[in-house]
Amino acid sequence: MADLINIKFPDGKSSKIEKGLNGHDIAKQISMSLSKAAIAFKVNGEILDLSRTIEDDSEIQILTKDNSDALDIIRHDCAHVMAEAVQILFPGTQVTIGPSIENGFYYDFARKEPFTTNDFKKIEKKMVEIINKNENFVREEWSKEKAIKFFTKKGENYKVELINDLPKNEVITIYKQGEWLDLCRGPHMPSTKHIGKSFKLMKVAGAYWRGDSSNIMLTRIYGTAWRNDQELKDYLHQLEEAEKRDHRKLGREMDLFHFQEEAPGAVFWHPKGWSLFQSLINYMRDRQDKENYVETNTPDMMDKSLWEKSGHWEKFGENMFTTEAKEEKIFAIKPMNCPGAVEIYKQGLKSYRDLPLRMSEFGKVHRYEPSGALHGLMRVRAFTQDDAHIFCTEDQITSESKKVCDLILSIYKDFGFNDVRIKYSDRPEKRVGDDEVWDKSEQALKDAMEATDLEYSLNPGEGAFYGPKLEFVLRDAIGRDWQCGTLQVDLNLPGRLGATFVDEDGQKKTPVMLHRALFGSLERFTGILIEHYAGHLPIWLSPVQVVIATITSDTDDYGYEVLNKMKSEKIRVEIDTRNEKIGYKIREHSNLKVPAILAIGKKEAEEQTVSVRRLGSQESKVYKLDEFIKSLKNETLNKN
RNA sequence: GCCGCAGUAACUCAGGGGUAGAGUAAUUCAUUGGUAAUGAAUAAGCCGGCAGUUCGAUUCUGCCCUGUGGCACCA
Repeated sequence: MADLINIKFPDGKSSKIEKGLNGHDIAKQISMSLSKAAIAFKVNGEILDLSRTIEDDSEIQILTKDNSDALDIIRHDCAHVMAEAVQILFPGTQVTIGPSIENGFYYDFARKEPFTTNDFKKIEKKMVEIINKNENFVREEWSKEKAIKFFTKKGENYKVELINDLPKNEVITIYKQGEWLDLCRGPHMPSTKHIGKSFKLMKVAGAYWRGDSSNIMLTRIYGTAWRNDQELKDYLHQLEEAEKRDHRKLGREMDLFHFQEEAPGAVFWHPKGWSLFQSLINYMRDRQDKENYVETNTPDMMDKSLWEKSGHWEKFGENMFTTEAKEEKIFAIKPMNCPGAVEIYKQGLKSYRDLPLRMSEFGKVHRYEPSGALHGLMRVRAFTQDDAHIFCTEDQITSESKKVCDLILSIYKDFGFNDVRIKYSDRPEKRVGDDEVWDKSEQALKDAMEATDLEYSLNPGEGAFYGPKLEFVLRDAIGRDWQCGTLQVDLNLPGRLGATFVDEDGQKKTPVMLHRALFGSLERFTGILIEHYAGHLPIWLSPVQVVIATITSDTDDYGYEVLNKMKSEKIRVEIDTRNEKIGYKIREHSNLKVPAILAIGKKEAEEQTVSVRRLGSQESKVYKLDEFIKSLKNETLNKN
């Protein structure tokens, strides 16, 4: 009689089975339909091919396409099939790596001629052929020597390199589908037909071998794959919706800003965009005032020597703009505001009684970003930070950090960002400052972070050389993550630039400096807001809050009366007296995302009312003019 | 910076070795109207820049610029 082992299922039931059965067998014992639907199984938390056998007591879960883990496997299988298709169609192409990723998969190929999207149809067709052949995914274990020999002979130099880097006695696993095979850790589904046809190749891109820019560039093909056609369709639809929110498109349509060739990576803010930008600054200024910040402003250009002293030149000199006047001095355009802040701090003797000193600056900085990195407002070469530097004692780091965290979350809430997470980075290998102070700063940030009750992740060793940091990542209305705020402890710069304070004991000491930005880059934050709101800015941010649309020219006078009254109440209002029908005006201003359109005709003029149509609503409501102004002002003050 | 793709009217885009096309917007005229497009007419372009091939280049080739999708980078 064969040995029996215990297996336990997720529902808590357990049973005894013969030792050495594989996933297929186990699924079959449960039901035929399950065995047909099974694509893999989870053994003690690890996902394995159904062909793997169970030798010991285990917790087991049979996976079907309905499980959340399934997509990963489908996509990984799809990557293999794509690689086979490519190698059939384009002999001589070498394969490298091809993982599943969020929403899909990719495979990196080495080929003299890069692929183009014109090749996609052919490749997709071949993939369908392979899937229809329903080849089994067969797992084999090879010795390292065998694998190296095989792939060397095949001319797959990248695979050989990968295998060479594996530990000496590592068992190499190979997955075969028909004639084609790949070095792969698995797991895979039983056969190619399980992949189905709900996949699509999306784009080609260059990608460095092993992600290192000093290596050769490979051609990457991205694809997406789903359980069924509906999921694929939904995903493609979601992409289209995201495209409609693109801040570059909306920025043009709403007449907010533009870019042009002469100033790559620098924004031309149009009146409406600048209004939005200023609203954000005013808002932040107001919030910071309440937290006892003082606002400063520092020079845009300072002698190179200051940047050498601060250490920026050595580290980032390559990415700084410089300029020369007729004298010999070289001026650097500031890439950061902090050295300027320290220089202000240094004016006059500071006492411990002056600390913490919270100095803010809406500083415009310039950084020579690599050309390929530029992207609308999201990545520019000239941007404005809502920066602040908090000079404090070591003992104040914790309380100040907590205050920053509270402020940041409260501010994000006002924009409807309720899903925020934190990334915490602690000391890197190369660093300045005593370990004792690092201990203190790291603990301070950690305490502050934990007090927020937010989800956080740790990035060990990823801190700046001068101190640990927190980064705040917010999730927008369609689930995309944006890193915005940052809080960094700086144990370096104040000392480097000679900032001191006189402590209680009469001794001169070096203060600690906290760098913090909440929006981060105003430009980028504006872009994020445009996409987050899909252009439908809340009324307190909207550049034009109200448009008055007259129905006939007879009512222009009353229209202007309304306009002036609203203007005197500081409402951002425009009037449209053009010779157009009211439907046309409604449509146009709706497309421009104006939050409130007031239609004004004879009736309104007679009764001193306005007929208000709010953006997104099909209906209009009639208000007494004064009442409407009052409610509007009220709404503008309430940010949510 | 690297790989791919793109650049034609204000915008969105079609075209293609031989005088440049559409829709929307603009301008003018008529129309004064009640909540997502009133009608007609007119005007509008160094076809991103510089070279080359050609009798002739917006079209083909090369280089550059800018944008774009990725990769790398992001104090």
